[in-house]
Amino acid sequence: MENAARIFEGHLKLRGLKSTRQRQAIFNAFIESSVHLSAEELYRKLRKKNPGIGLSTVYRTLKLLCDCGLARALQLDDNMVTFEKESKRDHHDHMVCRECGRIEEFYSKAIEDLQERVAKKHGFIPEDHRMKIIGLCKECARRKAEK
Amino acid sequence: MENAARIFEGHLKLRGLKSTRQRQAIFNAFIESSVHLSAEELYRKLRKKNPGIGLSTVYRTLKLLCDCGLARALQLDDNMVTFEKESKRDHHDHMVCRECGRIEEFYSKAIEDLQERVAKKHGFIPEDHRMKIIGLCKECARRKAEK
DNA sequence: ATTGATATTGACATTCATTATCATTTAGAA
DNA sequence: TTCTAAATGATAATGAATGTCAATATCAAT
Repeated sequence: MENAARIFEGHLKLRGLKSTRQRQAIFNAFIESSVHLSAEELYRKLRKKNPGIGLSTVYRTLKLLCDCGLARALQLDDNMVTFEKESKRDHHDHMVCRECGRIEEFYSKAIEDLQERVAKKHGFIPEDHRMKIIGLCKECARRKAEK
Repeated sequence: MENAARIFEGHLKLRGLKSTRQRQAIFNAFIESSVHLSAEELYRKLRKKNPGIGLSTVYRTLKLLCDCGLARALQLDDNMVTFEKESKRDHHDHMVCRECGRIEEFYSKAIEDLQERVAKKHGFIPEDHRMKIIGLCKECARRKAEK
């Protein structure tokens, strides 16, 4: 995704921000990361190669990534924000298993459209949304049924 | 709502929990409260009439109220859980204005049904959900447009 | 009403994610 | 190179939420 790099650099330039070694490292680690991770996790991952990086900077840079639409902050867990890569092309929502914490992604054009419609009915201009379905995943449901 | 009181008392009895003065006070304050409030807000409200009540007990009792379906915990704000009265009869979701924080409630049978359907498609047994639309309310949108 | 086992309470301490502070360093335009 | 504003990271601070625990209250059984 050279594209993401260009978006990030463009965002920095546009706002008069500087392109630093740390921001590049955090950007790269984030882009290469798995789907969902917390600031703390990203921080630990970074420390392996870049010992000198600070947790504050990770938080700050994640905020920047959210600002330019490359990352999205989610409340999947109750006591921690998780971040995920985001692009307008692959928007999705989440369902979370209350037993094992498993996270499943889903997309429904119909739901997206309905949200748009419902917001406008209230005079609201929708810009973003979060949808989370809490329940039991297939495995946990089976395990419960067997018992 | 004598009904709510009965649900609460029934829940306590069912689980071998005791009906205490504090729980009753918190229950009443919550039932009489406005739509959305945090544990802290409920606590402050309670202190006026019941100086001896502890914040821990407010948190604990709110959890009980959630357990028996009388309350619902929401993440409307980024750094605080808010609670609202809930009953199966008037389920709804929320839209939040990112400018003024205004909260609007909405309900869409179609969205509810779709969520059910989408969850099942993934082998998920849906039990609950949270939907939040972030955007601009009518007033803030106008204010922005004028500028 | 008394008792006694057990749940409950509240003051306080603690945890833990996130944010602020601030002296030092760095980027990048001139 | 120089200069200025932004950035950094160690550390402290914040603040919501939870754990601790001795003292207290509830309530079923007597």
